[in-house]
Amino acid sequence: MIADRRLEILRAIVDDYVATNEPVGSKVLAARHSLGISPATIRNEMALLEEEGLISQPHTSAGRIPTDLGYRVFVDRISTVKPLSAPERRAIDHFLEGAVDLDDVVNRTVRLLAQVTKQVAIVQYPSLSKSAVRHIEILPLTPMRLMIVLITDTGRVEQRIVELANQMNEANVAKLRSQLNLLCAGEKLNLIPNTLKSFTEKFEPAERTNVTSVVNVILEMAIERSEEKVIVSGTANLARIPSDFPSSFHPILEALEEQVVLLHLLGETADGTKVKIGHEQDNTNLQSTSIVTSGYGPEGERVANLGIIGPTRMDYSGSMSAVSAVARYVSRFLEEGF
Amino acid sequence: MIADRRLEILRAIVDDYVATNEPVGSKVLAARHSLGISPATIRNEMALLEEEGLISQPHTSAGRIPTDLGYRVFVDRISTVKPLSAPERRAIDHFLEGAVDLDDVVNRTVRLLAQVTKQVAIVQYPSLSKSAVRHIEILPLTPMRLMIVLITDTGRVEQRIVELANQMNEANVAKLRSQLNLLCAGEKLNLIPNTLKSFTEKFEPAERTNVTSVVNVILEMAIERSEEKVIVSGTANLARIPSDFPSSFHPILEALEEQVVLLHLLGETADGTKVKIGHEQDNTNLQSTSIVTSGYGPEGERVANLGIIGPTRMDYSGSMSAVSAVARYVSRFLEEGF
DNA sequence: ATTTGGCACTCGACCGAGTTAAGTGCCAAT
DNA sequence: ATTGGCACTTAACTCGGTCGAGTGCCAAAT
Repeated sequence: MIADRRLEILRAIVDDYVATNEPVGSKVLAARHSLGISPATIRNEMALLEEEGLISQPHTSAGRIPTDLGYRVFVDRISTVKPLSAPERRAIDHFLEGAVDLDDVVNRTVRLLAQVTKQVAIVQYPSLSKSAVRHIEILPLTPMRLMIVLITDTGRVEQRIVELANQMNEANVAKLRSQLNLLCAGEKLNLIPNTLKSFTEKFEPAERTNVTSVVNVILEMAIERSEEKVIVSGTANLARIPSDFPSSFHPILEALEEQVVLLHLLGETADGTKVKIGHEQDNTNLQSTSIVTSGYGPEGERVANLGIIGPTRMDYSGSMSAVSAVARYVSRFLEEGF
Repeated sequence: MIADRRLEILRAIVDDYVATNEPVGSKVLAARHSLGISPATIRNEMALLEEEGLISQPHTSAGRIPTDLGYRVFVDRISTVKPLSAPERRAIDHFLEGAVDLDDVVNRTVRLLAQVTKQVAIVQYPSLSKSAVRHIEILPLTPMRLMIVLITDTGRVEQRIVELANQMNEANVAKLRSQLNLLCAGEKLNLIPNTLKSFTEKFEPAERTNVTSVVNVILEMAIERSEEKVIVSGTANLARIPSDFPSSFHPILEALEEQVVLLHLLGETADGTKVKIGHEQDNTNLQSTSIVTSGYGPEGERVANLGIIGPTRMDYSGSMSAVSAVARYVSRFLEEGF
């Protein structure tokens, strides 16, 4: 079938362009990739590919480069899973050995991902709203001051200090603690507001002010602050090949510093590895980049995303393999607990 | 006195060069700054400044630019404290309002600093080893698993999970908790190993295995992990003016991702605002940059550093004012508690 | 009906010469 | 000591010309 050969040529163009960062012409294409076909024929096919909008020429007398759409077709229909190299494999298999807490896990992950893919890596902390309460701890610091610690089943720990209106003794603190835990333990965080709706009503008016303060803080931690957290590593990789971003990459660095932008980039948490290419993504600062993401977390209910971002001219096969391998490994690790 | 006039010229050169990013010649110098002096005289003085190594010319027919040494003299002898602008003042006076925990404080600080100075900001977390234990909490997660939470007087919270060899009931946990707190509360972290040296000996052999595990984890948190933590913001500012770093800034971005490098940059924690200019600092990747730092924390015992890093060609007066104002404000805030 | 070699054409990249303008250093005059 | 004048240096810019990679198209070959 004819389309097959055309796709084969597209693949060759993408491969070559990714490797050399230079527009690729019909002659070198015929030379480097042994398709049994002459430059002239390739030229004809290229004209068609260009009509379809998959490739374009920077100027009349230059070779072709893939368009965003071209990469899209490449990713969807052509690219094969590139097996990871042995050292990569090995790195991924061991990078979490001896991790001590969630911070540690996330940090190691983002660094590994940046190192393996040679791109900028982004990892989202397991989203608060999808995880469940493991334990709520209340520590009296002074008689008028409590520290509230919220521990989730994904290992995330949040703490907050609350000032009381009236003194509160140890016994009352203990009572409050056990009651709160009875109600909340195992509960998903986004359901907590509901769970605690009428909690304060059970208390004597005398105690109620204090209890309300505490509950409010817990609600804050559960909802308001379910603002997700994201960390980034490997920004230096952006500048590795200056020609990747001919127009200064100030805007890109800027975008990478905005949590909101990053969260939007990572998108909805879901299974599988996804790719967003150039203009498919609406942040104007990032339209010269592509993003490869994957959800991670326990099987069936992914709690967060991770991924990489690089120039549209990137090694999609390699990046996708790496991202999905790392996601798989982290998921397994989180499931087993520390 | 003659030296005075020469310094005045140096100041003019620095000011102009910082503003325009172009080598400055005798003519424009005479025109822009109204020193009552002719270009020819300026040329003579410039020849002397060059002999002293304070300025240099990129090539024979170009104007002069300050050398690292020139900036040094400028900072030490010439620059005056530049008062902050009203909006800057206002931003600094309010940026910590409503901060909820240490993370929040540090994050807001680093962002503010980056925004005010238009440079890359670096903030070190209050160093663990210099802070003291406020409370140690032990939570049983399961009968065989405890979570240890260490809270310091700087508001930092570290948690770690420990697996036990034998079961441990609530009562024993409570006993262990109160004994540990009795010993450790108020103790500086670096003294903890000493404090706990013979702690385990008081326990029955039956309990000792578990207690030892717990103590080991606490020691780990106190020492081994007194690895300092640093966060960075505003890297995008590096790329704001591309010509600031003519040779790619890949190496700079790389250096900024290394915690070790950053810690080394910030240097010893001490009072006052310090400046390191270009080659005065030994990391070869960063010799085209200058660093302005200041200690912060309670009066008399600074617990950490913060600062900014930018091109040697930076507004030293402004940066120094901003850095020290922010340091002062954060110190006050930490002292008052949240 | 494809494929291919040949060929005229396009256009950026590269090169070298010439010009310009900014800036210097030095010297003689003030 | 300061200054104006002047010859000199040199990067930056401009230009015309050449080169080469690459294309599109057409006529011949399979």
